Amino acid sequence: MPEDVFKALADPTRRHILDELADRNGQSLFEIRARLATKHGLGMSRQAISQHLAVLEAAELVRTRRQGRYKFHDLNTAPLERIATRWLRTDAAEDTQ
Amino acid sequence: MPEDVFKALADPTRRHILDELADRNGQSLFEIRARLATKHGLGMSRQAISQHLAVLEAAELVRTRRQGRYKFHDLNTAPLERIATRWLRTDAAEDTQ
DNA sequence: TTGTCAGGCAAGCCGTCACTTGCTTATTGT
DNA sequence: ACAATAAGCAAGTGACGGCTTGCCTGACAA
Repeated sequence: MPEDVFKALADPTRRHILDELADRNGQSLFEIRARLATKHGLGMSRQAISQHLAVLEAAELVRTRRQGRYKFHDLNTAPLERIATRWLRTDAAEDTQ
Repeated sequence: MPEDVFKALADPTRRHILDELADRNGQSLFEIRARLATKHGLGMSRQAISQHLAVLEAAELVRTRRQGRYKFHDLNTAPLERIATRWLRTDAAEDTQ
């Protein structure tokens, strides 16, 4: 259910993960963890990032594909296109009773 | 610092408030409370909605104008236009937190 | 003035969330 | 087979967020 998109975007760490995947798609968990540490100064545990990725995957913002013992994560921007346009219908906003 | 936009959008009640303001702009606190109760079945206290409006105002998603003892709330969609396009572009405009 | 109405301030309760720690599973290399 | 690597599962903790309750301020009307 794509109402979790807002909840998924609420955390700054998850937004940084999306930034990293937007920069380079198809990263594994350890790659994301390494890049978050070096480029964003976020020294978090592996499980922390794993849980963040689970939230992003539940919100369908990240798609995963398994390959052996690796699990690669791909950014999916489809849910993002809907959320902003929800309130951007500013045509009849000046309707006072 | 309108990176609180994501946090403001995380709550479903606040999204309903934005829906109401998108439908009819310039409502007061009691008007919003009445419409949330009737149209969304949300029977919340006045302070609850007041705190939600404070969060929305801090995120600059809602602008307010005082008029006597009334305080009218107007929807401001400017912060919304940035959040989706953050990941819809190829190059990363990464900063913020 | 007094009473009522719209809104604000502050403390507290309670659930959710982010993160950790520990253990387990599955895949690959030697 | 064994060890190392990539990831998953689960319980526990600390903090933050949403909502309530109670009291207070300011604005209008009789």
